[in-house]
Amino acid sequence: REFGGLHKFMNWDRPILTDSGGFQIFSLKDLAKITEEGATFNSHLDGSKHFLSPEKAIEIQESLGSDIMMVLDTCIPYPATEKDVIDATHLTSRWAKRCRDIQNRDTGQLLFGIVQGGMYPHLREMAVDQLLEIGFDGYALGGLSVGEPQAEMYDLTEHGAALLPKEYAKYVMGVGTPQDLVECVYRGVDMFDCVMPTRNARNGMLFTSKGRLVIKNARYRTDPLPIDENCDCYTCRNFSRAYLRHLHVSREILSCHLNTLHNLHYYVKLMTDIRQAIDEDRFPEFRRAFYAQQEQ
RNA sequence: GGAGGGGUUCCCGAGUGGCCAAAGGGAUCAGACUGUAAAUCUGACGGCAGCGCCUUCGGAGGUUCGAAUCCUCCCCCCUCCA
Repeated sequence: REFGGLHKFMNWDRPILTDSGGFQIFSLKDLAKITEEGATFNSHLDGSKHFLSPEKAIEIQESLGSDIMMVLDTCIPYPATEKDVIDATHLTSRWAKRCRDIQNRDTGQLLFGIVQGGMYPHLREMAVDQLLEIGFDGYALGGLSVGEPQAEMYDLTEHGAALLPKEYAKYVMGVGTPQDLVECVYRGVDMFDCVMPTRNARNGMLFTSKGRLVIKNARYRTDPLPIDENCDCYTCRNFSRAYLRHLHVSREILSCHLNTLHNLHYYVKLMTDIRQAIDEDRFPEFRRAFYAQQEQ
């Protein structure tokens, strides 16, 4: 807040979505302990103890001034027993209520609820009912792509999206690959967030209109072509695969930047194209063409 | 000329009689990455088609059931003294 919020701090005037920390509790599993009150965990950085409650998660996100805040939830591991899923899902709903109750509606920030329920459709339905009862500005499907088979994730996404009122934004958290985006949009999803374009860029895995390209592979050592001949991003307009491979192999930080730029451009373009295809009422064709383009 | 140290698989570098195809690192090659503990992690890495065999630790001999490891001679490199 003392910086004037995230937008001013990073000079970004477009929408910002902040997560609650629920996923950190999940990924820090051994370092975290969950109680009714909230989650206690040790920092992986310096070992210091921290406590995160639903109220605190909202307070932090309000001070950051994001446009969309997420409720604090408990992301359920895969696989999980039905009893564990029931307990965790109820807890998420109770936490969601606390988040909604303490939220200062005057900030104009939106708050999204998160549907858990593990891999059990009937528990997902229960979670949706509980969240709709509280009432949020948008709804997310959480606890997906945590190790379950792809088909299961698609089924649960389709199932979950169908349960949510169509006037609300539907957001699948943590997804996904380009194919996942196409498939989830096909099943009714509006929003995504994922580390994949940025992390994979840093690790040398680039997305192209024809599929994946691992820039460190020896075959690109002298390749004068851009990453993707159909891409008009800064990286593709200016640099060859050979040079980008050199940067990656040489561990030049510029490699991370150029690759990230490209992958983000790819993702943004993919979603832009998807929106356009939907607007023009030809998304099924777009989806078929997407698969036809993939080389491997 | 004298004294000492050293040459190991692509590179650096452990190993000083059997458990050694030989630690570890690098390089190389390949793979993974899904609400970011991740510029990270995993695997392969002498040859051949298998727990097997073949070739390898500067070179050539030798000792031994068995040597990268011990002995002899030779070649090369480094440091110090003159």
